[in-house]
Amino acid sequence: MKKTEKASLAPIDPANQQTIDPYHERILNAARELFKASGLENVSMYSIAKQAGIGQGSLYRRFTDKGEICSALLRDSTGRFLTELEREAQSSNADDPALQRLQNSIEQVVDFIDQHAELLHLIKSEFVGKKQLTQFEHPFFRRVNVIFTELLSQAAENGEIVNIDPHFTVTALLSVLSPDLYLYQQKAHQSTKEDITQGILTLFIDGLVRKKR
Amino acid sequence: MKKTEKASLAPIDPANQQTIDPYHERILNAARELFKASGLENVSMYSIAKQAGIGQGSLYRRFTDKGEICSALLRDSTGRFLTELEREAQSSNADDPALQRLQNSIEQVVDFIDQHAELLHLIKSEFVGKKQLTQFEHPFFRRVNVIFTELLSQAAENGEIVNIDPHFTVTALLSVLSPDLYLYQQKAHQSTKEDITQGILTLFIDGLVRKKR
DNA sequence: TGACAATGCGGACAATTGTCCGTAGACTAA
DNA sequence: TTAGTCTACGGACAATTGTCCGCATTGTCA
Repeated sequence: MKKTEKASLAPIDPANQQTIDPYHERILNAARELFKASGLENVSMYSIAKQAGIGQGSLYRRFTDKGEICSALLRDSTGRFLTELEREAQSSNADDPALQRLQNSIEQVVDFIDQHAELLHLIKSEFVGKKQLTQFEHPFFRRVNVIFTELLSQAAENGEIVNIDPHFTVTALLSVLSPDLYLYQQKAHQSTKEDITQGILTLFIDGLVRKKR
Repeated sequence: MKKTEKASLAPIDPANQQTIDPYHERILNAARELFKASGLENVSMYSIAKQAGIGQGSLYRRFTDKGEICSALLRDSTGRFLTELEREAQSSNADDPALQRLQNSIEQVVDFIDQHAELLHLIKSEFVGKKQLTQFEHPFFRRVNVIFTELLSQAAENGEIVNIDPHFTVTALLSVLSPDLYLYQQKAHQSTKEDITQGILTLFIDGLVRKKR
């Protein structure tokens, strides 16, 4: 068998966390083409392997399901988005009240979901379906969780908000930020991005502000 | 072929909406046995058909997936619960403020989810996975939705709460009442039913009460 | 350079889902 | 009773997922 381009799994370039694996790119390119041609739902793992010109074993060794392929397709923009979100939430505007920064972060996340709702939805479906996990355990939500929890805890310490359990509240917030709900609100109530943002802020910002009766 | 007990699909007893279909019960009994023996996850539709002693076609004609079988297994208790919930929300305690009745209803729903979390979770998974629908479109959530929307709208009319979009808010509330989140809160934060109820009420009752700054 | 170990590719295969259709039995009318 | 129609049963079959293992290729060491 000719194997001039044999993929090697081990070597990792530590500089950018990128595996030097020619198959990796071939798989993602194949997936991109098929997704574009037939839509996310109508593409099977088998056909992706075929399109990439590799065996199924080689495909499954790298991606256990379509969700992971979608994650990889989104990885760059997701990574950039989260890094920027963390930066904004922490360092910059450090003089703003924590609740104000939380509101900004929520708005950013809604923006991101709005842009990638369909892919995120599939990622989530595969993730919870195959891995017996909830969406909250997905790396993306985990990172957002850390950011939100930090901001909400700060807001609580500063007495900006009523007495709550930050962990519960953040999980509830993430639940409301699920792509599921976003797509449903658009479909069922023709809600715009602004409608949805407003609804979330009412519940999780205005609703938590400490007020007197 | 001997067919003394051939199932007939059409005849429906209008009195109790119950199909007179011997296969129906045989399938549910088979499923109950297998579920008990091997756990929800490890039972295939094929094995249920085998256990019931019928062909796969006959099984799929009645239940398109395991979620529907679970729904059927829960149907009686679900039906009773929803009927009671509707009764309480509407007629009785009609003099209570709507927001108070909403709080009661939420507590009831949390109770119900607490009792049936695992089955509900599987029903939901199958429902959203196979049917391209969101959990909000499931009959159970639809009926709860109607109840909650009515109560919230009443509360809004009576000026009990701040200005909100009842449809959005109820969907968000249902999202937070998802079995997913319930199981996750238990697993990740060792939350009790009371913790979770309290968290939800803080967001959706206290947070919406009209107050002045 | 040849022997031997390690890697990982690829496709055969088992398991499962969901569809489809030939056909047995039930029903109806003459 | 018979002929014709209809229902729906059951299992063959196609499609897909995920696993496993024989074997080719690469690397190592003498």
